[in-house]
Amino acid sequence: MSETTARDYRSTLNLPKTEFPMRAELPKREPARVAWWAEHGTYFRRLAANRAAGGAPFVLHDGPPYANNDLHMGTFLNRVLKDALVKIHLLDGEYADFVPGWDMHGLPIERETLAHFKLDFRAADPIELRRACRERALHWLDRQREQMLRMGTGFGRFDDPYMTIAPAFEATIVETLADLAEDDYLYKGLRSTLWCIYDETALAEAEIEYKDHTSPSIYVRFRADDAQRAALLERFGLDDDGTPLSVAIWTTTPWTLPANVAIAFKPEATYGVYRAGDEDVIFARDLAAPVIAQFAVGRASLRGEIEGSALEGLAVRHPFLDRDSVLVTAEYVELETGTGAVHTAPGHGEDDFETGVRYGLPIINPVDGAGTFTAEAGPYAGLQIFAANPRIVDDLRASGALIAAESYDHSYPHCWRCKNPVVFRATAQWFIGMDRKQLRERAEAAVHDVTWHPAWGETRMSQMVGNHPEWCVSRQRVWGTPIPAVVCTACNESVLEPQLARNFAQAMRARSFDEGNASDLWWTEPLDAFAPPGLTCAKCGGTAFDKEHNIVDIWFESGVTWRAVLVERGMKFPADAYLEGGDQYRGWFRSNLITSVATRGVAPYEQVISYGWVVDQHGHAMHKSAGNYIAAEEAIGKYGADLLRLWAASTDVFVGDVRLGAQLLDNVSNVYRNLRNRLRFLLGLLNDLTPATIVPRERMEPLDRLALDAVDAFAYEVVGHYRAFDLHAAYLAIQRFAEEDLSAFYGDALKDRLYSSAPNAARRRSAQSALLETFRTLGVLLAPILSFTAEEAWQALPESLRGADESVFDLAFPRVDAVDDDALAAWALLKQLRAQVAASEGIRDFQLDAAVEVPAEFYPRFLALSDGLREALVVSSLRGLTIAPANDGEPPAPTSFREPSSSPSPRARVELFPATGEKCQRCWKYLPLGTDPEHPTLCAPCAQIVRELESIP
RNA sequence: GGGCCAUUAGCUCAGUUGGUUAGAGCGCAUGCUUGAUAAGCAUGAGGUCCAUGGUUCGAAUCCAUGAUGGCCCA
Repeated sequence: MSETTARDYRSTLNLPKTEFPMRAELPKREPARVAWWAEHGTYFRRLAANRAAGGAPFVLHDGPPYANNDLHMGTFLNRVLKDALVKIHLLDGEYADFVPGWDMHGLPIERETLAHFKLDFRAADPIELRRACRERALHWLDRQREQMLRMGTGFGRFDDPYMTIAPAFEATIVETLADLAEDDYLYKGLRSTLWCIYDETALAEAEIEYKDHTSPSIYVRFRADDAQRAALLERFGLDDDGTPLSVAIWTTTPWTLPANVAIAFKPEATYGVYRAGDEDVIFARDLAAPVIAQFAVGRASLRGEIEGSALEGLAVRHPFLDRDSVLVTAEYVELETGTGAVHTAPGHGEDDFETGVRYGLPIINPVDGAGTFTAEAGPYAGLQIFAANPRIVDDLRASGALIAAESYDHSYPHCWRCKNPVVFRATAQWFIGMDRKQLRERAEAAVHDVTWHPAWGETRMSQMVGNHPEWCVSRQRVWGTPIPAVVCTACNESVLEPQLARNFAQAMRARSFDEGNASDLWWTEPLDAFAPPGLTCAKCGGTAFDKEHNIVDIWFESGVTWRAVLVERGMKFPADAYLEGGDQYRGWFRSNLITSVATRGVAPYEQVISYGWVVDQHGHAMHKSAGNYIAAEEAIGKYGADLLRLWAASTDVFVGDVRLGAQLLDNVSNVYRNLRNRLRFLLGLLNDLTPATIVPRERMEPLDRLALDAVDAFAYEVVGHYRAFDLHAAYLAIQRFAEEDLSAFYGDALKDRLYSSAPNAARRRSAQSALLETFRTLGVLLAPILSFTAEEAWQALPESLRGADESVFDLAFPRVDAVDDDALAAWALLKQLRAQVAASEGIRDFQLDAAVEVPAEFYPRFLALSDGLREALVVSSLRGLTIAPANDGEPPAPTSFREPSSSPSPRARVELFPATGEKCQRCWKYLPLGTDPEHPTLCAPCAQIVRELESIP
């Protein structure tokens, strides 16, 4: 060949061409896609199409986020998982009607509103404050909705979400209360409740945070008077020599001493009378050493011992109030700290309260809602309880009752919003009785009818229901739905009259959303507007009542979403799925279960899916204060929603914690770039295909049909993972297919045919047709995860090839009923043979010729591949295809797509030879050149093609 | 302190009912390609499977205890 006559044939090739850019620039491009989906009504069109086609309903019921802040990465994960689940069922042809919702009442919003408008809730007019709270809640709803849409998670009725402040929702809450009251689940009782003296409200367990707190730690003498001393010593079998005797107690809450009525002993523990200096003191033997160390004299001798149970029924004197403190027993007493003799104030502790009830002790509650001592506290009346602590300690010291005092660091309950320490305080509250009508047992039974993912959710939920105490549903605030109870003016008896509640609910339903808070009616209307005629007090027969002004716990409000949304909107009930973070076992999963079992007898969900907590790169919890917190909006602005969506699929979110950090996102972004380039490659190869030139599958080249069998198996596997909602398994399968099958094998094999054939050659159109199918499959399988990129790629496909499918979400998951195992085995074997060629040292690909030997069962299929076999191996020519000698002792060839054998079948092998021809300057294969004198550097087929191309004007 | 969960290569994860030299992707190193080119392909290095003890012919896998981290509860 002469260099002077060499010409560049590059322009005669069909090289990839596409507008789909290699660089994603996700943060810049994604907002336009969000707008496009909204303008085109993509979700609603598909929803309608699925319904018209008879698709089965699928209901993922949305657990409402709380409308009081910007979204964090935990919420991002929540929305993306829900969105993926909805899209999976939508693409699978189901009527996946998704109604998002918001939790909009409650203390956090009330607090945020007070802070925002600089109001004092004690001074604020309830109606005005509620109007302001509504404004703030709607403000945050709008922000959160915008952020959710930006995440690409807008496939749902975001224009008509459910809101707990909507009139019909509030009515549903009240109606559910009425049902519960009617069935005797709801009652008002005195209860030792967690109480925040700063917010002046009872708190639910869910509103409590445990934090380290420094408390005073004091050891106190409860002295016996003469008669009490004699009785005590008699139990110990000791003589009374007149030495003063006391019981030593330990407490970290001196302010609860005014409410002390008893001292509790562990019944089976041993207690001793110890002589310390010139006094006798009783405490637990097991704690003797640390207790004795508290005494000024520093040592003590044991005079006598007795079991705790033997002390029951005796008494000692209160250290500063004129009453006795009786000695009782309780199993919960521990012998690890203190004295083993536990100060008991039923008004200020849950255990204490139970003990008080058990022994019929007075329940003294000398503290008002703001934490100020009442007259009942004697000398401390008017003092704030925490401020009184040092006063009480000083007084005890002065009166000689104090043994020792120091500081004590421990974990202590705090209010979740104002972060202040909370107290226990006995107050009158409304409860749902977990033990009424065997509600607890029925709820536990319902747990076992539900499918839990992961499976251990069943155990966790079962325990959660089994151990849960009575549910306190009343709150003393204004931003919420009123509990429409009334109190008899004559005898002070409270009652929630179902008919009255229903009348109130009916009045709320008559209001429109735009009229404002429908439940304002409880404040603005006279009681007569709701009270049924002839309402009389069941206790005293009185007929005059006042309204109570408690509101309902927000966990109760979100606890009836199943009714306010699914039932009210005529959707499927129970829902197919609830999907939330693992913290909701105690929250929304449980509250919905209880209200649903109580009023409908069934769990409100068929399946519950929970996922792990988002933690930082190193596995530690994220906190704004720790500096490892990532805001969703910020992360999306930096990486793009799709990259974060891919992150959500790249990790197993359902079992353990979910790590998120910069290094991890770099890792994911590499995977993203790979996937994006596979799509770009396909688009480039498809650019000149038209509907008229598409080759139907049955007329494709055998290699292309085989490739589509592999695509089918790929789709079958991924759709299976999606139906099981295993996003991570789908991610792994997609990644592997795109890498191993598409990029490293099939795409490589087709380059020769696609680039160097005549544009309209049947074999080239066959390959493109197979690639179009591959692209559609890959696109639709990526869509639930990489929604933005899948849509962008779909829009980059020539319009004629998109056909009626305007959006990638108009496509359907491939319907593959069965996988062709024989075809897959052949495909796997072909890949192995190609890998042998690719791994050959030094010379490679077209510089090689090959001879192939395969087991007899593969021979017919390989023979039928004809030139496709040479293409698959990417060699210049195939010198032979022969049957390998039988060898029954060897394992069979792989038969499953999922488990391609990593080592070549021992009965198949490829033998390589240096190619004999010369390198064609157009197709690069090594073949005889120069058959066409005008094109001396080309092989015969290339010369023919070039002639044809040049004959076209 | 209690319940539940997690712990396999630098990172994210596979490892079915315990069974030969523990796998994949990304990253890293080396090479090829320059007609997927701010791409693509190949090869390679890299692991006391959290620790200790036990069951077993044999344990990443089963059991016990502990460590670390997480959620929930007290």
